Amino acid sequence: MDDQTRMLASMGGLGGLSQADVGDPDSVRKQQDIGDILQQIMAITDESLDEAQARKHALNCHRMKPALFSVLCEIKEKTVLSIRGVQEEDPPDPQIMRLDNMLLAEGVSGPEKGGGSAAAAAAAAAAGGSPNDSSIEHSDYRAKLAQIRQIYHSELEKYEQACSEFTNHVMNLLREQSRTRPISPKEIERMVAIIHRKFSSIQMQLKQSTCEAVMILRSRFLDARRKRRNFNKQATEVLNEYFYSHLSNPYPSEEAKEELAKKCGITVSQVSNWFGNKRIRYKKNIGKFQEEANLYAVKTAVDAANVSAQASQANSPATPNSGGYPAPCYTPDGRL
DNA sequence: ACATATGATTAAGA
DNA sequence: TCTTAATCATATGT
Repeated sequence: MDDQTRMLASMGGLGGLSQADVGDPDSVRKQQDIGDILQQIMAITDESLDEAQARKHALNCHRMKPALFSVLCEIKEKTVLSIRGVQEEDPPDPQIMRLDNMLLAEGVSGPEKGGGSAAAAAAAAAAGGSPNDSSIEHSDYRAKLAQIRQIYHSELEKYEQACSEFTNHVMNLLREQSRTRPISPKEIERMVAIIHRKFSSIQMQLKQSTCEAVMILRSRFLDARRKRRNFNKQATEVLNEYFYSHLSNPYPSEEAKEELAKKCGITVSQVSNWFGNKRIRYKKNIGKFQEEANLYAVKTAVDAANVSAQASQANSPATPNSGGYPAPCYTPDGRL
């Protein structure tokens, strides 16, 4: 209402009519006519609701109404545009573009299941490793991702629906109001743009949190520490055998590592990890490993004895060379 | 539930 | 680049 009264006041003698008309007695009549209409419009708020309603209707049907309305729109257009300037165009937000790209890359916002699972399968293949394990892990991963994706889509749909509903509502409201106050199509457009901006900022939050969820999911599944599996018994046995039979220098060469890896069904770097852990842990607490050391010393001794076909003799183990690491204190009867 | 074992990661150093 | 040492996060045993 504020705009309206201000505008009406500023109009003064009605800019809609050209100066040439002023002298014309007919135009004078028109002027009075319009002045009368404006008076009625300005007074409308002072009337009771019913009266105002009736008055509005009457004014709406007035023959001058369309002309007056378009003039008012024109004036309002000018004032509003001059007040707000021209800061219409908003650049595509780099932030939201980043989020969009990431969601697309993760297969959250992209095409349906087909593409996503294919990408996941490709990722699984690229990651390598034992097929049993990783396929299980990845199906789990895929399931969680699908969950995120589903939530994302349903939320997005909700937002979009709410946005269009709200936009419709506002547009209807404006259209309704445009019957009694000057509202130009441009204004409606601008309003719609504003609403869309607001809603897209909400959407951005959704995208942001979805991205976070995906990141967390990724870190959960990609961090190998989280899906730690112990090596099987036979593998640890092989590793321990090597370790304790090379106690003085438990640093397998690249080739040795490769062979151990093959024997144990693990990767070379896993062998390296194992030896790294084993060395440091053995060194840190030799006492704790004494029993194990003896056990493997016996084992290798027995093996050696078997291989050399000297089974008849009592075990006389070839105590492993003791260098940097103290040798286990082995007792012939196998006790500690 | 808790402690211990264990595979993986990381920073720092040689 | 490989190792050590510390640390993380899970697995396993009690």
